[in-house]
Amino acid sequence: MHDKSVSSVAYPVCSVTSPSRTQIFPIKDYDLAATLTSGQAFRWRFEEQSWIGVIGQYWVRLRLDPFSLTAETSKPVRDWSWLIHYLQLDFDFTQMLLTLPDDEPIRAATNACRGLRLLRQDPWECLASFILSSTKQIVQIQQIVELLCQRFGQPLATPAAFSPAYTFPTAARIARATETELRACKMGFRARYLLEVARLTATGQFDPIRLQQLPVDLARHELMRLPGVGPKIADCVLLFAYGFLSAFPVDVWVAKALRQLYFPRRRVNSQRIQRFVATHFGPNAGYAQQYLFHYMRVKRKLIDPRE
DNA sequence: GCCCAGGTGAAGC
DNA sequence: GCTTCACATGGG
Repeated sequence: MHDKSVSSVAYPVCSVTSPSRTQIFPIKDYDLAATLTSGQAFRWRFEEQSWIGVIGQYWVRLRLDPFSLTAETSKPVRDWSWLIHYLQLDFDFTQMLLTLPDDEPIRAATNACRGLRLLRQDPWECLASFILSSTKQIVQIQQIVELLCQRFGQPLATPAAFSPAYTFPTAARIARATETELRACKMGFRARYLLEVARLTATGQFDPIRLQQLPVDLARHELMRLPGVGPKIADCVLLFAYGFLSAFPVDVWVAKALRQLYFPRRRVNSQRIQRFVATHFGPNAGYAQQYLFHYMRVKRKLIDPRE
């Protein structure tokens, strides 16, 4: 049902054009469905043969064709670099694949979802979303984020016949909300963490922009000082927003993948697992992680087709 | 009812 | 140090 990856010419293309509501990008090995549903971003939905979402201040509709990606916005755009950046269209994907370990689990995982990419999201949105993610299923995270945007985001213009859309709320806006209002978005105990981090961000005590300039370990340390942010959520933000491709978030799925695929019939503690991921997967370990995560979920659906 | 979900923080050894 | 538990909420 979803589009699969396609092949086409290579980048770069010019990102600045005369203002237009649609733009066509040549793409190669890009599985849009896998990328937008693999638990990196939580605001995309498939409708009318296309993917609809919000990136920053833009309502966006994406359609994958055999040789290209067509993007449509609700207002004219001159400079499309924000979309190229978000989708990482200028990333050398082929070169990256060569750096992953040449072992059976990675071969199986990359074959199962060839064309799965890592996005480059807004740090605040990514941080806030993953604070809401703990012990929640992806479907539920999507629901919570949707409610949060409807209630605290800014309405965006959408083309006729499309439902209303909202920006992701700023830290300042969430900081002005009450914990009760946030809990009404069904986020439960996570409301206290989100509110506190929003306040720290709105007052400048935490500066998401500054982290981009830091080495990955310092950036991780800064993130983990925030309430509700441990090693897993910190690594998600490092990987999905800041583009630290060595970050390797280990959640229940990835832990299961590592144990099953690399240590079958052996009892290994989490420290051993940590040592393994730190040394085995190389400079683009985060990509390996995303493939393993998606692979486990796809495999689960084949065996047990729920959801 | 029971178990689990892209975890974290605090309390207990 | 490591292990155990509470924390909201909804789907299967």
